[in-house]
Amino acid sequence: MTSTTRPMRADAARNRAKVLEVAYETFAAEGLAVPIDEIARRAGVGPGTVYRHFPTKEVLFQAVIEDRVRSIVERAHQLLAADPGTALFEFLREMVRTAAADHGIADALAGYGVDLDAAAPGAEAAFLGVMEEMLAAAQRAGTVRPDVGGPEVKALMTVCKSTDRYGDGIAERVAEIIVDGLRSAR
Amino acid sequence: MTSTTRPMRADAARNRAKVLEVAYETFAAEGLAVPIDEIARRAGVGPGTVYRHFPTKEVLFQAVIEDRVRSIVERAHQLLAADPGTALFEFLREMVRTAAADHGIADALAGYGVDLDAAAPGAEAAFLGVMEEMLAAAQRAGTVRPDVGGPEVKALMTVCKSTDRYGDGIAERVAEIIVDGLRSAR
Amino acid sequence: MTSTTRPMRADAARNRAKVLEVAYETFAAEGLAVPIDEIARRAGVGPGTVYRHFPTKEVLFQAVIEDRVRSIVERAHQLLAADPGTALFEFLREMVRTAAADHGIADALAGYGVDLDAAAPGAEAAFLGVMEEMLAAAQRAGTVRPDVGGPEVKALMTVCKSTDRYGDGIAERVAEIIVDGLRSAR
Amino acid sequence: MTSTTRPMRADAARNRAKVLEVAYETFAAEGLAVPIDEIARRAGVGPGTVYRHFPTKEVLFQAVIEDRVRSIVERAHQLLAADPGTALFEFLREMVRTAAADHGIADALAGYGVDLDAAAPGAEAAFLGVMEEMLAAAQRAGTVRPDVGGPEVKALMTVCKSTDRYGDGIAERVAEIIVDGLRSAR
DNA sequence: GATGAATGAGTCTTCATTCAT
DNA sequence: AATGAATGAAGACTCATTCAT
Repeated sequence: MTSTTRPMRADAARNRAKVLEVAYETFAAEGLAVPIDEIARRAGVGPGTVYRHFPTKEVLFQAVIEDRVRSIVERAHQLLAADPGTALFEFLREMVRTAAADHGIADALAGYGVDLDAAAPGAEAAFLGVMEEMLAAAQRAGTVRPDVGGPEVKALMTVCKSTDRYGDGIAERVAEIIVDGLRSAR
Repeated sequence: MTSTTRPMRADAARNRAKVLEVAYETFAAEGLAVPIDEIARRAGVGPGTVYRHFPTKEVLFQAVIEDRVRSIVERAHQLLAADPGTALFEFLREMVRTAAADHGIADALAGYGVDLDAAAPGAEAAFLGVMEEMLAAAQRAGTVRPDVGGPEVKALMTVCKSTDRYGDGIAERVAEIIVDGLRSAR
Repeated sequence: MTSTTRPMRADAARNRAKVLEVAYETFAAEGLAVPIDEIARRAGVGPGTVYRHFPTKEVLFQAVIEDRVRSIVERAHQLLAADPGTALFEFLREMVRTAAADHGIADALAGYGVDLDAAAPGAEAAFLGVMEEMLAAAQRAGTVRPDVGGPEVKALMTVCKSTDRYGDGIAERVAEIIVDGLRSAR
Repeated sequence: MTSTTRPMRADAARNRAKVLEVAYETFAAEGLAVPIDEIARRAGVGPGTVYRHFPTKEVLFQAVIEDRVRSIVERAHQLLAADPGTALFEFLREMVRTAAADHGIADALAGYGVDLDAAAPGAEAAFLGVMEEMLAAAQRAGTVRPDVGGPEVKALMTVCKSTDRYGDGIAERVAEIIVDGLRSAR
């Protein structure tokens, strides 16, 4: 899979990356209703260029999600490797801390008119995958009560995504409440 | 012009109520992107009629929120009157259970492109108001740890909006995790 | 079928008719590439109005064809009623004479990117229908040789559509050549 | 700039020929609306290469027509040399038989949005030229009635473009009807 | 010379809102 | 008051053409 298609020209790759980045920030900050033309403008390219790389607004959106989920999953693997027993807690805390930038995406994920499975099939599975790995590891380590499953944790994740709107320090405290709720009975 | 609030004609009142109801269901089920024409159609009126009662889509949306928040706040007051110590927990459980139907609204509350303060100023204040009453009551009763505040609880509320997607029983377990996290150390 | 749907409002009917007429003239004169906005402008309405009556450019085009074919078929029936033996010849002559206005349509019909069966299913069948009636009548009357069929005549029809570009009188002579070719051996 | 017509590099000439051929087939099969990018793709070159040889879509189209008309005219000259009395009839028959492949072109010749005189001035004159030579020869030989002129024959030519749609054998019979119409009274 | 990425004007279509009936 | 037709400003997307590589 390394090279069935020749590597993209340098300028094209730069543009593609720039568009993806701008789209991420823009969707995150202003929601999915932002016109493609606006994203193009902010990326410093013509609308046609956006369409060359992402033939549909939907596709652009999927690419943004995939990109984002990929990096989240990567981080989860690092945490897991570092300390299986606390990875899940730490992950939850980090999600809370970095949630701000992901808002538009999270809402979109939760929202209507966007089918995540359709938008990024691999992405959701991968995300659920690590999450369950982290959960299982924590339960083996005895740090998380045994009666919770992946779906519960996933649902709790979404809380993290909403905390930054409430002022400094709230996010951390919310994370601790959830972590406490998950903790094995003392 | 003689009276600012001449009582609305009976059929007009009925239309207003019908539109509000349909708008609630529709926004909840399909999000804010649904055209006004579609809401009019489902309500069995012409688009002009929608605009007579709600001069703007934005205004219609605010009305939907206010209506919804009002009934949530009412319910909270009932729970508070019945048992101050458990009202918050019970309220959280109910929110989780009924979240499914409120998705559109919940997203909107959490969402971008909609400024809730602007959309329904009184509504948000009233909501935060009861929530803090419930929290204070619970803390007085010793059922909730003293180091959480209204904002944390509000943030936790938003989790409700995502739980219905994960299958039967998940919602309840999520509610219990949160409740456990909030509970005073035993 | 007279009134499952209530009769269209007078102004709406007028607009619909005006758009159809303008679309006919415009497609005929300038081809299918003309923007809808242009047709709207010439009809003195907004583009939205065109789309209210014809939800797609394709649909507008179909409507134009159907309308045109309907009147052609009507005329054929009149000729047939008046004199079965000469109806076909007369019809051919009239087609030649009025061809100018139909050019764009004829080309479109003959052209690519337009599937007549799809565009106006009933229309083509109706047209072929009368044409074969006229042909059969003429053959019964002995004015047309017996070894030609509907398809040949239909093909010949298209010649008629192309004659107006060659100057005065040409059209008539072309019609006569075809009529002579069709005539029973003398 | 030293020479206005330096001989084209071999690969360039090959590209030019390939593009012209593909453009001919594509326009013929799918009409003028096909994007240049598509033609480039089918010809196995980049769009830039198409533009190097044909600075405009219009120019490419003209080149296609000219190329096509040139070969038609050549064929007519052969027929004329072989038998002046029957050349026109034979030519008509061949046009009918080969019309299928020429549709896009025929439409274009007949069509709107394309001014053939402008598109390929020499081409049309040359075509009319041989046609009138064939006609005159036939009339001198007494095989064609004397009251027809070039324009009538040209108009009749256009029938060719429509015959292939009607099934096997129709084209031949249509050609015979026209030939009979043109024939001197026996 | 060839390539294919970028451009951006132009097209179809939707939908919030206004207004004649 | 209600209706639903009309409006027109956007927005998604296409494609002829130019230009950097």
